Amino acid sequence: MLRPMTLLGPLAEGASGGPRLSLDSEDAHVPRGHEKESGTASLSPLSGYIQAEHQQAGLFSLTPALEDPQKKRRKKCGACVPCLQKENCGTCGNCLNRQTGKQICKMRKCVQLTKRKNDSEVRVE
DNA sequence: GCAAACGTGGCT
DNA sequence: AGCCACGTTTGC
Repeated sequence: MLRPMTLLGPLAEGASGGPRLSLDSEDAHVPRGHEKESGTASLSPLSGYIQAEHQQAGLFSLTPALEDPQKKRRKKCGACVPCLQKENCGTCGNCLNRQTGKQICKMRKCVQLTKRKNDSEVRVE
């Protein structure tokens, strides 16, 4: 089903007042602490069970965002060129697969989010 | 509760 | 390396 707001999108963006560049490296020191485990943590009925198991095991909590700020999802800076785009191109793969891919238009993808979280942490000593 | 979008794994 | 699919998080 197509929505009539495909080319409209949220006009709010980060231009509401004055987007500040938070180019801190606070999220550059997270060594991807996520394992695949047994691969069963992705099933619907088992996910809750697995998580409960892990909680009891002290592996992680149900709310990682509250426990580990570093795991918190990043947001668009609102100041880069892509962030300033207020309309989807409607032709990129993300736009075409938005229903399934659940990804923002490539033309609107924040440059900071485009980079990997450990972009400056790939080197291993 | 829903829609949008981020994060990551898998595939090519 | 890039794209796709899915899960999950986040804001309204």
